[in-house]
Amino acid sequence: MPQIEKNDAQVFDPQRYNPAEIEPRWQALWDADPKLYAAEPHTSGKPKFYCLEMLPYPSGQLHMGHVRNYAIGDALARFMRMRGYNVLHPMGWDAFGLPAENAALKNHTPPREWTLKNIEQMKVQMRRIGLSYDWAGTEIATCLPEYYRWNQWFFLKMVEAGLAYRRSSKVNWCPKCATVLANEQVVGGCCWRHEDTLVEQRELEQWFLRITKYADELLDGLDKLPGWPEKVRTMQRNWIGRSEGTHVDFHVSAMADTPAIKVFTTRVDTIFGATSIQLAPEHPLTKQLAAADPDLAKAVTEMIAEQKAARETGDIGNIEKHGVSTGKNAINPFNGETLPIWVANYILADYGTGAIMSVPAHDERDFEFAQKYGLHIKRVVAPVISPKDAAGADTDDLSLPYTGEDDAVLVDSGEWTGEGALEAQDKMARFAEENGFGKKTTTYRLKDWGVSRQRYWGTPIPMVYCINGHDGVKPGGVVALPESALPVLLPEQIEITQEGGSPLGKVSAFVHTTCPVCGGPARRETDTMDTFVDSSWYFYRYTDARNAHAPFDSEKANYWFPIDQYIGGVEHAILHLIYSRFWTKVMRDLGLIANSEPAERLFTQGMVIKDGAKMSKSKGNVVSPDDMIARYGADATRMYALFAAPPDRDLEWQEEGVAGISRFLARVYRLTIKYAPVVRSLESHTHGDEIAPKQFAGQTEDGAALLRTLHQTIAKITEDFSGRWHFNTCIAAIMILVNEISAAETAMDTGGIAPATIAELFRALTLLLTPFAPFLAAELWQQLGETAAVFHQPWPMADAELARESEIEVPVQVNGKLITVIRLAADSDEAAISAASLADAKVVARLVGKTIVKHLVIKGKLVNLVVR
RNA sequence: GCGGGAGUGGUGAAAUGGCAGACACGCAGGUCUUAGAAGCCUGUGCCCGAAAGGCGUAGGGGUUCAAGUCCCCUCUCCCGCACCA
Repeated sequence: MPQIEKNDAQVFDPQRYNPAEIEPRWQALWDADPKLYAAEPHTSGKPKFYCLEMLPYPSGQLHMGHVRNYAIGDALARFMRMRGYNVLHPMGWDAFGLPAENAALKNHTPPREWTLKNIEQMKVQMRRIGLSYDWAGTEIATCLPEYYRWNQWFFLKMVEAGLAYRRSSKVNWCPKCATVLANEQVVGGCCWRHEDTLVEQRELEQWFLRITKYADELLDGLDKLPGWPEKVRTMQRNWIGRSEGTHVDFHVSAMADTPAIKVFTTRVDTIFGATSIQLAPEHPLTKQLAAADPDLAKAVTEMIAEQKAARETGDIGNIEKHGVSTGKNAINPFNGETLPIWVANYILADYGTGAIMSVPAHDERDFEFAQKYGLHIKRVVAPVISPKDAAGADTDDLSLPYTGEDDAVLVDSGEWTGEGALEAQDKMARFAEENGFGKKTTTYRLKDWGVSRQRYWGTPIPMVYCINGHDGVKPGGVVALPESALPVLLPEQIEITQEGGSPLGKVSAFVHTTCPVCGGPARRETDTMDTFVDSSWYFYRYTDARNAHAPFDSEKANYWFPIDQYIGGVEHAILHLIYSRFWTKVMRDLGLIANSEPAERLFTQGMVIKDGAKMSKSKGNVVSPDDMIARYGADATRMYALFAAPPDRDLEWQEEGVAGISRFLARVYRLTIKYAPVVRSLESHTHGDEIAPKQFAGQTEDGAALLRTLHQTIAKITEDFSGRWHFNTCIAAIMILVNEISAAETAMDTGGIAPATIAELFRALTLLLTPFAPFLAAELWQQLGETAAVFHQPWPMADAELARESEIEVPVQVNGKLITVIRLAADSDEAAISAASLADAKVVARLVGKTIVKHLVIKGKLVNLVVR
């Protein structure tokens, strides 16, 4: 017991760093000043910097991934402010979504109440971390009508522009979410939210956004985004999946009423090698033929069942290829050959046309299939082998399947024989087009974005169905609401049940309305919008978050956009990040903004790992930010998140490391408090650029050395912020500086360091810490006798003169092997370095009996003597 | 299979082609203390040794005066895509 009291006494030792006391004290001051981190108006004329982190879903609990993401963004925002930029650093809440409904089911809490409570909780956590957001000016919650009414407004604009439409189609259905998912939200055949829940296919009437209209621009624009990680750009390229090829029609023999089979191929030049037609099991012709052929019907049913089963076990793609002949034939329009029609399990119904021409000689899959069934394999393309390298030609090129097209020529292809493969692709496509049985085509993997969700907690879609119909609208036809009818409010009193169907459909007061055109009875659309709609444009709202008349003011958006730096997780590479690029292009075409891309630079930070695995509840390796803050303080927690690894790499969370940072901050605190009286006693309270005494006059050796390290540190950190972002080495550099100051304590105590130098050291050190440890920096800045907020101080300037070394160390190698390191005056020329290296005793010993072949003096690096 | 990233001490990690392992964690010894904790000091890649030395960046080859870094081949791990015609 007595020991505990003794420990308590230490906690309240004023000499001792105590974040639990310092941090809440400053936080209370900051919270009381809503303008503290507000950006200046767009008319300020200052250079702007829009620093954005991805907005969180308000789960109610901040996790370490958030802390890391926001620590990176906050360090940058604070640095840019100190560099004199007008910084917009906003935050908000991605507040619609299924978890609120699940919580309602479980706890009988209304989704709105649950969500708003979570927001409050998380905001408390975020404020506790000291993140410099302009809450008062920018905070948004997407579940509030002030926000989602603009989702509805955009939806109406898109309907008007033909970019939103309703159609029936096969859609992805997650049985756990009990709603439809967009293609982007299906991961490996499963739901992105429920990774072990298989997505089913259902035929439903749904609203779609015509993102495919922008497919080319979305793809080509990636080349103009050098500030985005190559990985993200590649993922988007693959997702869009543009493929240029040709449609060719194959007529079915002896079935005059059946439409021709349309085939998509990127290799029309190989068409003389086609030896069969392969249909997907779901192809319309397959269905037609199966209807009259029980054996075929059975085979097709089995194929579909097999695919479903394979998707469940996860090895779709490894299924063995197999197929069944339909007994029907098609005609190759290029040469009149008769080709058997098959149905095969490796033909995808939803890519291209769901039918292919099979060219076994020049396609690996077709080859495998043809071998299995003994189908004819006919070579029609051969590599060009110049006589010169004929001897060395790779025999692989002569074997089949041969899929090359560069330096390849057509053989056995009628009038095209001898053409280069690439030229033939062009000419043969044109030939097909001229003769009316084909057309050059581009296909995309990207499909239109299905945005209807059969859920309650989302934005109501502002459309109604006119029950009786009127001029131009048939009974039950869809009618857009006028803008004046917005917002369509989400009803609040609603019972959430687990029954299927859109929950809004059960709220009769919501459903029953009148048609805005004819005034007759109408039924509201009861689906809500995908929550990715909310996050597709939220960052524009931040620039004018309180605007009640428009989503935002164009002038303000045009000042702030594009986002200078966007920071978030890579998991949104083909969800949020492709939707928001699409939305930006739509808004541009609506005349709302001038930019075509939302963000100039994108940074994707690494994951937070614990014991070698991603932190997750299911693995039980979650470290709570609240615990860390309670034990070590917010400064130590966020600083560790930046110190433990460079921001783009995965970060292993080790609590000992946080303790280490905490000890480091305690050392900084103790030293600064100790010398604060010296600093305060000086007349000139300096502000940023006045800091450096610009000369060494009267400076001691020790003092000069400290200033040298200081200015090298300033230079390093300043440079890193604008380039590499290796905050781990920035913090290491600050540690080196502090270690040196600490080692000079005796000198400082005995007058060996000028008071002005001491003042410069501690002021600059405090400023350097500000982006990483804002609470401690604020405290120390005050202790140093300053009254202005440390965040508004100019960032210290590195003085190259002060940073320059007076002496240099030159490693000397003999035959590339390090022998010794010699010290020389910094201004030594090559001759002096050379002479000194040869004079060194260790080097001389190595040279005995040898001849110097080469004497390399690399200025500023080393000396290497090559001897024999 | 294809695309991207990575592989360096006991651990997290540093190194514009130029002294490998900065900085930190951990560990060991010391100091202070009645004792412990905290703090402070010293040491800490591996091997042998008293020392001098030798070996070291997944493995193998190459370019270079000089390679963790550039080139070629192989292996392992992580992430993404995956029958896309």
